[in-house]
Amino acid sequence: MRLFAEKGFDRTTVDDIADACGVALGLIYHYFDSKTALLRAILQRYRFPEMVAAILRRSQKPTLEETLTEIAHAYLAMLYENAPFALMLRSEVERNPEVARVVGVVAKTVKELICRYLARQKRAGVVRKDVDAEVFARVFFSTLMEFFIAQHRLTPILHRLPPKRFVRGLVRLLVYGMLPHPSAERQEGGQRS
Amino acid sequence: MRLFAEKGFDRTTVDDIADACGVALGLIYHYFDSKTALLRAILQRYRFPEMVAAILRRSQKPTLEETLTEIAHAYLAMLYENAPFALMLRSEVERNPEVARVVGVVAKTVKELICRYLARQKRAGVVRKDVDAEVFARVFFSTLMEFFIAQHRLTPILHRLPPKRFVRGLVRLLVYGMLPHPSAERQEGGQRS
Amino acid sequence: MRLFAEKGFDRTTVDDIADACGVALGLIYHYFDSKTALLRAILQRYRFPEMVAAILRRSQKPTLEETLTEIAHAYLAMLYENAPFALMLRSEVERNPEVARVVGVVAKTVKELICRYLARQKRAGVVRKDVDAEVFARVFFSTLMEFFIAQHRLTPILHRLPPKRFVRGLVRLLVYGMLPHPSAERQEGGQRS
Amino acid sequence: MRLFAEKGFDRTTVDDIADACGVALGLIYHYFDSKTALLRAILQRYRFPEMVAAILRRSQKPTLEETLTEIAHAYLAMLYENAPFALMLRSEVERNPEVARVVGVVAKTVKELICRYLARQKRAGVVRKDVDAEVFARVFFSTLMEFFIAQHRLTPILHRLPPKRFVRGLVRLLVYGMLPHPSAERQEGGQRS
DNA sequence: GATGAATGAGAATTCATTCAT
DNA sequence: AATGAATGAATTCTCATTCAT
Repeated sequence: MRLFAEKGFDRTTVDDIADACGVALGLIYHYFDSKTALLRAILQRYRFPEMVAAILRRSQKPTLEETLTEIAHAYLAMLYENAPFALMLRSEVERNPEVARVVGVVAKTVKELICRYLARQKRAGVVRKDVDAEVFARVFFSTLMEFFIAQHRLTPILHRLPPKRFVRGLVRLLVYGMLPHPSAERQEGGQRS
Repeated sequence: MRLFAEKGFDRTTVDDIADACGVALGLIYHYFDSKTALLRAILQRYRFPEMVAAILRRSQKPTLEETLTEIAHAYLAMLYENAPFALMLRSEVERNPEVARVVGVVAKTVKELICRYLARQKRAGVVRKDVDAEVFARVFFSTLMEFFIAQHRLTPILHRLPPKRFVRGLVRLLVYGMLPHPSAERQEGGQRS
Repeated sequence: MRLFAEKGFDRTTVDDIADACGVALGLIYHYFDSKTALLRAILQRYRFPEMVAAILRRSQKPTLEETLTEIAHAYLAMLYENAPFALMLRSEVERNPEVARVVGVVAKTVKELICRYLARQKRAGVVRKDVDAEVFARVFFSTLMEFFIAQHRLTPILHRLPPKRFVRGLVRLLVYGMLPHPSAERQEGGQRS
Repeated sequence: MRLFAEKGFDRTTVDDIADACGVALGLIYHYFDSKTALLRAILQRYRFPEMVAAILRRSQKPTLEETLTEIAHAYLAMLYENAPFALMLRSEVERNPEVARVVGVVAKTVKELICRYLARQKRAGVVRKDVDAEVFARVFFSTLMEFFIAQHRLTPILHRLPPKRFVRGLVRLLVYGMLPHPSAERQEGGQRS
């Protein structure tokens, strides 16, 4: 998994894998039918959608801002903890329909959970009725994913942004928008660059 | 470029390229030193950062919402028009430091232009002082890129979202946030799922 | 034996054999030193030359035609009953000197028995003195073997010939030849295509 | 072709072939898609059925015995001249359906030509009406093929028989049979072992 | 006796690159 | 400028054989 993440599926040889495992090349084929089957097995082992669902279920803080902040941090934490796997997913979506499917399923699960959450908040009058839940889900998660990727792939070209600051900025942006807003004004903090 | 985008750099053979160009294999090496040099040449030809800068310079509408909407559509239009190139960039960032550099430069350019624009809007009192411009830049562009990618890579797993709806939802989210907001209320439209 | 016959020695893996036997791979090597030793053991078990000799000893019908018919049917019956083994022999003669030896011994045994039988018939005036016994032995047995092989390997390219008809045709051909012959005329039956 | 004949398809490596051709391994794949495709190409090049048909067309001697003798010698000559190819055919029929098809086509062609020839001879009263032409075709050609194979594969286990003697014995056997026959008696020569 | 994990020497195939023409 | 034959290192996959348990 680490090798696939670091060098990509194609540039990782079965020999590399065997070396990294400290076993002979042939043994890999005793357990897996092919290099692709090995990737498949890794994918099956990591239950990404379940992890994301668990994060969403757990996060039930009093305010919208606190909840989203918690979800964002939990999501980023999960990405960082499984960095090799997450990077591999991203890198292989392009080439591997199987990987694309896994990622697609995660995205769909996340979207549905978020939509349900937002629907509840709308009924409670916390969130404006005209907010597009589906768009929100995509903005929220894809931005976090991109942030994670950028930290690993585009540094040092793009200077590192502290996760805390990024999450805070993202959540405030999505909660209060950019226009002047009464609730937002009370908050301290702010622009840093 | 199209081949690199479709199959990735590694899985595209020089023979594939020669075939697609209708020339003999050897001729490729008359013009380019290596397969990598060919990729380099493609990267140099497409002046992505310049295209993005041009979009930002041109977009000077009266309101914040209108400006962002215009930028978003122009950016997406550029991605769609150069789809093979954009997809290739994404697919090769992972493996190719050279490609990562190109993407990093685009990201940096974009970030700086947006920061300057937002600074002006803050001074004019249109945008709250505490909005994190750098975070905004990342959220805005990475979301649009992700949207573009998803349309090409994750369909039909993830159902297609009309670009117009996505841009509208994104801009309103970033401008008004999700909390009830006086200016947002006046707008019609809204929740769709 | 069946596997060697079906797929050939090279294309049969020791794993295939273990699977077919319902035992673990390693056990094969508990009983046989190598894959080749296994083939050797199979060869030793089947006493092909003895089987052929037994057929020839038993067959003592009054007329030449009846005797040859009986031998032919007994020989074909033995081939059909041990089809996997017979097919394997044929398939491995090419590659395996050991197998070639076995086949060679059968051929020699057969030849000698036939020669002795024909010598007796010549002395009795039943068979013409100028008949070449060695040639006859080869014609007789190689034709029957070819017939057997063709039924298994060249069908449906070559249409199936009923064994009874083939044996009848073969024996009459060898006994009476093709020219008009007083003894042959009395027989009914005959041309079919 | 020679290598396939000597060692069999499986035991001939592409490296062997490249070495024998004095070229680099990779070049083989410049011309042939795979090892199997190479075998296919060889098969297409040798027009075995056509060769056999040509032999049958040419052979039109006055007597049956002379004609068959001529055919037999021409057939054996062709086998000897293309020994590697013929041996390969035999060796690969078992494993390769494609090769089996080629051999099957030859057998069918031969059978049809012989049947037509014998039909004419029957109408002329030269050959008995009850001779089974199809059986004759098989006996005649399969015996010659077996003889050829035995010379190459079963020597020195089986002692070498001179082709002239074998053909003479075979033809006389098929023409006169084994029973005393007026026409046969006039011939000199005869039993030798 | 029995298991199956482990080894490693091949073997087929791919493909970037070179180069004579 | 153009061709495509030629190279050979790299890579995936196979399989007979060994051996600790």
